[in-house]
Amino acid sequence: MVEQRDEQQLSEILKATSDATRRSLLTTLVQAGPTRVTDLANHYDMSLNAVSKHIKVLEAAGLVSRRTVGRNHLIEANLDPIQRIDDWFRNLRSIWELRLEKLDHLLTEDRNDD
Amino acid sequence: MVEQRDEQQLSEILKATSDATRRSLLTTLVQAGPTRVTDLANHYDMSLNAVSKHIKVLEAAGLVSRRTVGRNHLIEANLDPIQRIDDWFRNLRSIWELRLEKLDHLLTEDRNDD
DNA sequence: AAAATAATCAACCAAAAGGTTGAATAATGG
DNA sequence: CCATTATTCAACCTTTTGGTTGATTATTTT
Repeated sequence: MVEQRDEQQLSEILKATSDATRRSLLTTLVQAGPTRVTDLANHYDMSLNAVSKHIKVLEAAGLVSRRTVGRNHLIEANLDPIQRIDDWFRNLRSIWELRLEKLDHLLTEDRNDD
Repeated sequence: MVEQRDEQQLSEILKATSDATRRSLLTTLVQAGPTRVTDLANHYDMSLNAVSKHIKVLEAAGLVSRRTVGRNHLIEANLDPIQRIDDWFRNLRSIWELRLEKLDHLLTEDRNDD
């Protein structure tokens, strides 16, 4: 029953990325490299605490990692988990195409190639 | 300022797919083709109304469409919007790679190839 | 016409999400 | 050592989410 766990993980990744502020944080991190929480927070019209929370959501989803250097927490993007979204989508599309193939066979009444 | 709208749309798509039940609905629809609400609901341990709501979330995100035939509503998957997720990811990755390139130039102090 | 079926609408509820403010903790700088 | 800075923790609040049940609207069947 690993599937259950995978599903849960995928939900977490999708939910984490579904918030515009968090996507924006990811973009900033990807273009700026490891950045302190305070410096990230300065870009937004919300409290440091709110940003800190968003970072924790991203962290739980594995989309960022944290390296603590003294009192500074350096946050770094990690895009690997997004691959899971792509995997899911590819799988979905392959199921779709499989059905269309079968449908095509039925419609053309193509009984010669089995 | 179309970006704002795009962002909102992307959020909606990601949020819609972030729920395991809704992803499962999409999978069913993709493999079974257009399906009635009641038939969809039979697969789940929740009320018809709950499923009906989920379908509306998917519909709002453009991930399913509805064709009403008498009292039956035929729901059909539409995977096109998922491409937006892929676009976002590709963009993110390209920003990432751009930064790594610049970083590489700086580190190798490579002043000969500009 | 009446009964049954398919689906939504509306009101409600509990839990989660996204934000706030006010400590608390930990590291740095004078 | 003391003040400042960086960050999280905790409590709280409002809105959203995911579910329920009961009523309503359409359509079909008998």
